[in-house]
Amino acid sequence: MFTKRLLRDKCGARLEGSERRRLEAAIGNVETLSARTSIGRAGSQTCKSTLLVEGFISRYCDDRNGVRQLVAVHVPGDFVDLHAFPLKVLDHNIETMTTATVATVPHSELDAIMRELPGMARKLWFATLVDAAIHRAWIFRLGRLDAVGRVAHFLSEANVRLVSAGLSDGFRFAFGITQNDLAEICGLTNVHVNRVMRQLREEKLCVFRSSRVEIFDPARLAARGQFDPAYLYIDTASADPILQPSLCS
Amino acid sequence: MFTKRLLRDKCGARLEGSERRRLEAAIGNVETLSARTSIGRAGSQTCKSTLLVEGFISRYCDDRNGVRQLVAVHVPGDFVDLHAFPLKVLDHNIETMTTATVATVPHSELDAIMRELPGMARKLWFATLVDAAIHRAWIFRLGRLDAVGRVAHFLSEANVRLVSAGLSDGFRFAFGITQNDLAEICGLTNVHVNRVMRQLREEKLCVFRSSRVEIFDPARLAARGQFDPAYLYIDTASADPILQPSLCS
DNA sequence: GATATCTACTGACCCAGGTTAATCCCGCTC
DNA sequence: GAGCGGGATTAACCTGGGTCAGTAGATATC
Repeated sequence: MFTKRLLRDKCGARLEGSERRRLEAAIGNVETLSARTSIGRAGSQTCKSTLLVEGFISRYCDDRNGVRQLVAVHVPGDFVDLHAFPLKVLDHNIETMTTATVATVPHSELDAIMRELPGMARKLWFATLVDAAIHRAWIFRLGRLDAVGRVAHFLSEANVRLVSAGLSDGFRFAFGITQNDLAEICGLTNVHVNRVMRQLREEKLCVFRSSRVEIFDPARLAARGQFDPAYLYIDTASADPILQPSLCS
Repeated sequence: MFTKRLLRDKCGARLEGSERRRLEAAIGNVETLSARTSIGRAGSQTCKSTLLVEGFISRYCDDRNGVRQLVAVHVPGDFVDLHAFPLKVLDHNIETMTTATVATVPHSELDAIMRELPGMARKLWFATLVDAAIHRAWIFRLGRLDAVGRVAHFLSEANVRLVSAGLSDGFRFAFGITQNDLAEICGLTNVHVNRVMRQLREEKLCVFRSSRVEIFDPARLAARGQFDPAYLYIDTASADPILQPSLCS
């Protein structure tokens, strides 16, 4: 069941059994890639999309000097480049951040699915729009938060998304990324991310050691990053109870 | 013809005559709103989407202190909140920036259109994904460019989008926004935007006076902002010839 | 067990952009 | 034509985060 996490707990867009089975049948192949493997390049055409089963994948743009800005981080259950199905051409690069297991779905199969199952078009569209909502949150984070706020916001987001994926208990999760990755996510330097992590540690908000994040006080961390999970469109009414206590305040 | 600019020049997603007529028929009402009129609030449900006919509209998030970060600026021809059709709930606010003429399309009509015209689902989906691609460019801009670069990048983007809408000749366009708006777009303060505008003026790159932008050297301005229009998915092969000279370099 | 590599971590210094507080300018209203 | 209000503009000052130049620790390789 490679699609078991896809659209899980998403407001009004959960997959029906038949839809899930059809999508499973559409999977071309499944493979495990090592960390830092390129999956797609800006400007390239694509004829298939990638479903992330295990591990983490980034999407990023390079500036003129090769300095990287991540525009998205994907967690298991995400349909990483579903947007390439309508767009056809990529406007950014895609790369595994860790060892990752991915399932690929040919666009021809997606065409067929959209013809066969009328409800799927809306649900797949929905999935890409949640990514867009996350983009907006990232714009807010970069435009209006200071360094500590940015890191706090991102770690809060990662925590909620991983709870929904069943990969965080709400306080700790495995996250095989480096401080340098965090810098490329938050528009900072790795040196300053290190200062920020020390501060978060000293304020007893969270620690990030040997690829594991531990959040001591999710509500305070969320407040520090002005994080409100509404943009993730997770249906808290039926989602994992760990998401119930408001992280928004 | 309220939809005449919708998806104009977009790579492989242009509307056919019949599709355009059907969409025109779906328009519920058309009205002209004054500047700074709210169109939608974060958290609210919507049952219709707004097509921008004339003027400019912003989408924004407020931080805890009420400081605003714009996440999108819409130009005539944009389907401003089409994403609200699948998402149903807004994760941000929408407001006119200038006097604006808008046409609203009920979601029930969009449902009908998707049933009647099978090709439309893909094209509407495409339109929302171009917005997402623009979000990604904004993330890059905020994360990796300095103040002058951010403003140069945004003005280059605005220029190309307005050329495609037939509202810029490639060098000058009416843009009824303030330096404060520019600050809220670029994650800066209005004071610093003013310093940036002076610098752009002194470097003979562009001026912004009484609601008009004049770009003296689009290529140099684009280079200063590391702007590459690929993410706008404008089909340069058939678009307005003004877009032909590469702005990307 | 020596070496290389990667990531975490730190201090010293500096500058881009924020903050504060004015002034200026222009179009509006009465 | 005086007064007003919103935007543009500027100067003086300060600080958050970048830059540079390291050290330290943990793994992997031979």
